[in-house]
Amino acid sequence: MVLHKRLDYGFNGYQVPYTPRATRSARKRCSFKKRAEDNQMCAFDLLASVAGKLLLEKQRTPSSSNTSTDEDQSAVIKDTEKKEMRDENKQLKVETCDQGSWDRGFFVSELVSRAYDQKCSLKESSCQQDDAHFGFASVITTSDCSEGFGDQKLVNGKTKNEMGTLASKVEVGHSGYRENAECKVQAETKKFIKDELHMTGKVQFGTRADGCSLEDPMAWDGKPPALVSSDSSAKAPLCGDHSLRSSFPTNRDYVNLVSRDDDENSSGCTHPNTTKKSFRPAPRIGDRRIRKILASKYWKVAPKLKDATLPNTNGELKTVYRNRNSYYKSIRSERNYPIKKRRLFNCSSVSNYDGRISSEDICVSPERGINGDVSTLCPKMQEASGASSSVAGSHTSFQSRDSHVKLRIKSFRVPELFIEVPETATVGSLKRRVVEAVNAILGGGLRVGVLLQGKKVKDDNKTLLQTGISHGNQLDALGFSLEPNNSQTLPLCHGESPFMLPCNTPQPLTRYPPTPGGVHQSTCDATTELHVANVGSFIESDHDSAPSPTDLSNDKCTKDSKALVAVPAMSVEALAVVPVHRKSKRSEIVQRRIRRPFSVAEVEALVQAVEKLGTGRWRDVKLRAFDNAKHRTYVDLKDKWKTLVHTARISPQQRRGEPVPQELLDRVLTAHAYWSQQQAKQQLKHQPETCLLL
DNA sequence: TTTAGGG
DNA sequence: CCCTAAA
Repeated sequence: MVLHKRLDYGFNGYQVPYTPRATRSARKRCSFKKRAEDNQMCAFDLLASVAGKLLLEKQRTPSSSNTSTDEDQSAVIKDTEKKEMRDENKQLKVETCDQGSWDRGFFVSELVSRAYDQKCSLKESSCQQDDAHFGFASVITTSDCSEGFGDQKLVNGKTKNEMGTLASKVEVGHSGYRENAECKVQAETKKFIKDELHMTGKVQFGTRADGCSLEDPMAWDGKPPALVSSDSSAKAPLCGDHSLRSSFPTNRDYVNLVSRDDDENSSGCTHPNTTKKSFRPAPRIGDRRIRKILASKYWKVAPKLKDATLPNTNGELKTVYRNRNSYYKSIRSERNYPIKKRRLFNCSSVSNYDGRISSEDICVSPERGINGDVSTLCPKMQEASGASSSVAGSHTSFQSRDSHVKLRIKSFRVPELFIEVPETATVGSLKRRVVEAVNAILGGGLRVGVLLQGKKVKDDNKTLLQTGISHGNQLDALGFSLEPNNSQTLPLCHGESPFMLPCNTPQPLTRYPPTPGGVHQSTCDATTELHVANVGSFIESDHDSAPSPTDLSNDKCTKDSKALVAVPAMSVEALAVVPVHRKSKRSEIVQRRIRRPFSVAEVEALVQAVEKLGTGRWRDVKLRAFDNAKHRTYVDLKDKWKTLVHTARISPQQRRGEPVPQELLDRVLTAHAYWSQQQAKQQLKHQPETCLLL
């Protein structure tokens, strides 16, 4: 809905299946590279552990099993692997207390950084959720930091001990002080804490379950995992904050927000906030930037700002972990960048945000099994959570000893599954194809991506807690994705395109354009989400993940998708069914992006946009006509235009590739000429004073 | 971060 | 498409 406003030129531009766009930064190559490195090791472990848990869970409580999901899951895991899985599990449990161990166990580092971002973004994007709801933040939300700490103490004996000093300091700050007062005091403490955190990495962060759905924000409060004292009182304060905040950002440029944001939120998200979009102070600021801010300014500067702050305290800070509560709290009061807030928001909406990541699909719910508690984080499942208190209680007891994160992966998504199937093929054959494709993926090195709030958690070195994943925490916002190993050239594409382009031009069944690497790949614009029955796994592509080497696609996608069946509206990321050559060698090497020839439809969109906007506003062109095509950067568009102009000038015989209708080429020339002229005029206008308007 | 161009 | 200088 929002999206369209921008694009209202009559021509909507190239429409791709809508997918939340990854943040710009995310798309950047660099991010990708890094990520790749980080992730490699961990994903599998994580997956394994999770799977193991699931298995255990299942075994223990057969009843608990949900519908087919469980089955699927189990299916996924091979018997042979089970054992390992279990072991993993054990480890997890055992280690629970020790965060350090967690880190080792799960290379979740990525999770952390992402976590905040996501949350913030989410929050901003729409959700009204309070900080309280917000997972991390939740801890402090309550007016009293002390409580949070207290809880911590109780809960994490270990942490405390280890962090002894830290804890004590923190406590002091909290005790009795209320926000502002505390802030000051804490300010000092902060640094210390911070350092501590970084160094030891042991400090626990509050992981409250904030996964709560928007609908029932309050429920979560009750839920609070052991760590957090579930105190009703806390809620109220929080709410207040929210309102304040929400009002705050109101001014944002609506349109921009939307367009830009989509990364995170996306259409799916309903914005609970009555106020326009929630705050988005700087629509354009990228995640990266935000993150920086958080990291640097956030921590350090706080004290000063505090007074100035707008009413809205930022949930941002809250996001952080509990241990930091005091710290954060102070920060909060201080006033932060609105931007940050944005990230804070909570998850439930997140699911929406990504068409694909729906809480349902991905959501990981804390396992019920162990304690029999039912706290399911998934929003949908939450209803039960109503009895948060009870749940909380159980958690508490349980957690106090070991805070384990119990996850139930209901499913994985298969991103970009590219399948070529004749239209006459039977459904059964299609299924088989899918299975094959999935198996192919599974067979190859797999990586698991962790998504929090719909975003990928990049830092594998962070602890789950740091990331915001803790038992009882907003696990609902947690998702896992299967990704081809970076090192491999598995043709997995991130589907950038969310919506199917209306197939105006029926085309022959797809063909896999041979890729330079010899791998055939293609991307489907329409991403269809396929549940792989047998495998029971869902591979989810990381949307935000930068273009991975594996990301290949061609413009044919549309057609392909068509061939595929597709569940309209769904996005599939193409998983090449075609046997893929796996090249594991140099994963490190930066790969050149896959060549994705522009389809006629895209050319059309480009031409249309340029006609309207001119040749010097590629960013606008991008936004207008290719906002949904993540893989098309403004530079790409600019380059394409360049080539189009060139193509238009050469004889048809010299042209190569998919023929572009002459009509379009003519328009290209016309538009180019026109805008060149305009540009010239503009220059004249600016240079000599004498030359005024024409 | 965008734009503009060359490679 | 990539890379980069400039803005």
